[in-house]
Amino acid sequence: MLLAKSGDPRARERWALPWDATRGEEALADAALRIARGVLGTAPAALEQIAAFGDSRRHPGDAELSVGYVGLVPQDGQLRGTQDVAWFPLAELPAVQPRHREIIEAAFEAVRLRVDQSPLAFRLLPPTFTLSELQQVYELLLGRRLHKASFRRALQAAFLVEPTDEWRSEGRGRPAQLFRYAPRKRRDARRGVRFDLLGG
Amino acid sequence: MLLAKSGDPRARERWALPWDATRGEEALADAALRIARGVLGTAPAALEQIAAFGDSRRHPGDAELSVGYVGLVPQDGQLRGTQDVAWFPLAELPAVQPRHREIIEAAFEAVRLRVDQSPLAFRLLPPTFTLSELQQVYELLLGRRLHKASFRRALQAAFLVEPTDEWRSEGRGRPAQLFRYAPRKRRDARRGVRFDLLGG
DNA sequence: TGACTTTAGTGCCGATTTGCTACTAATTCG
DNA sequence: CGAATTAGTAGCAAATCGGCACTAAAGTCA
Repeated sequence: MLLAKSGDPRARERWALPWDATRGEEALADAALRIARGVLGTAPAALEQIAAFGDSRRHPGDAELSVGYVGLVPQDGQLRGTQDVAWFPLAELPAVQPRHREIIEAAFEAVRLRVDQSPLAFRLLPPTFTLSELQQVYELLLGRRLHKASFRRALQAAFLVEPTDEWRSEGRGRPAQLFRYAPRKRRDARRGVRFDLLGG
Repeated sequence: MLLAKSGDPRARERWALPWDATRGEEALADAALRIARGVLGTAPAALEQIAAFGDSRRHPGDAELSVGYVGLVPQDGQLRGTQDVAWFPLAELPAVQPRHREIIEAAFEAVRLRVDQSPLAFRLLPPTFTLSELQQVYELLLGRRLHKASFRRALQAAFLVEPTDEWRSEGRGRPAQLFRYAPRKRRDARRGVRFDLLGG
């Protein structure tokens, strides 16, 4: 999780989500991209809206209404040195404003929900990748382990990737074939109802 | 879909989504509930945020930023006669502002996505209901037919409803047993990855 | 009254999907 | 060379799914 030093020196919490107001007629997505570029130095691999947060009981910073966006980047690469921003492991998140805490939690929930609606995982990978890398990204985004054989079977049935004729040898072990994201068909995908993930 | 006569007489589109600005420190959800109550005369059975819409290329009415909410009500009952609001069948929606059109489309998508994350369907039913009624609500919200036996099997496996000892005779045909929403366990629910509904 | 219709609910079967173990394949390390 | 390591697959048992067909209980109508 990328956080920035809070701009307001009176704030008790030193760290906060990077944020800014929209400028003029700027669209929300454009503002989110501008803010992300400002802290990353480059555009994120994915950028999606989470929701609007406007509960006045929580400290809104300066804003009455906040619209949260999640960005994803492949790794914690170099940041703009000029800014006071830093990556934090999930287990060591510092205290942030209540509203920012709420946005962060909603962000992780949104990612887990959208992983299989939108090709988030593929945007985090280079144009060609091994199936093990793809599976690792899915496991990271979903927060749980997946079974190798089932993962590959489902992937093959969905016609999402196609093999290249290149192989990559990553240190020890058998070299892995490189694949590329090339969605072909569109399976029907309409199954019955999933009562089992009904929560809240 | 419930629409209201556009407040702005200069607008080309006569109909629009019911809307209002937030008042003072009012939370977004409270404002949505207030607006819904205003047009319905009563609170909707469900009310969930869709997203924030702030693309300046679309005509925003008066607002720079709109936060959309979907409300669901069991049937198109009586409305407040004092307001210029009316129900429209989906196939006969009149022209609305571009942003409102976008919100409407996102609303249906959001409902379809959240039907099996949140007990939307049960909120649309009275405390006791037949399984056929429940299935009809699901079919309405999902926009597709479901298989009776599979529906009931999945429902039973999820421990979501419990039978009452009452039966209802609805005109002709065998009387149906009444059930009540009483979620018991929480199944693991962690399946593999669903590549097949990856779109966009 | 008794056949027919209508709706509710269940049994069962074949096809598919899933989770899992165990295997084979290809490479590096020592 | 053999052990270790990673990639990829075969195959199996259990669960799930969609569909058909059946039974059950009511009303309808001659």
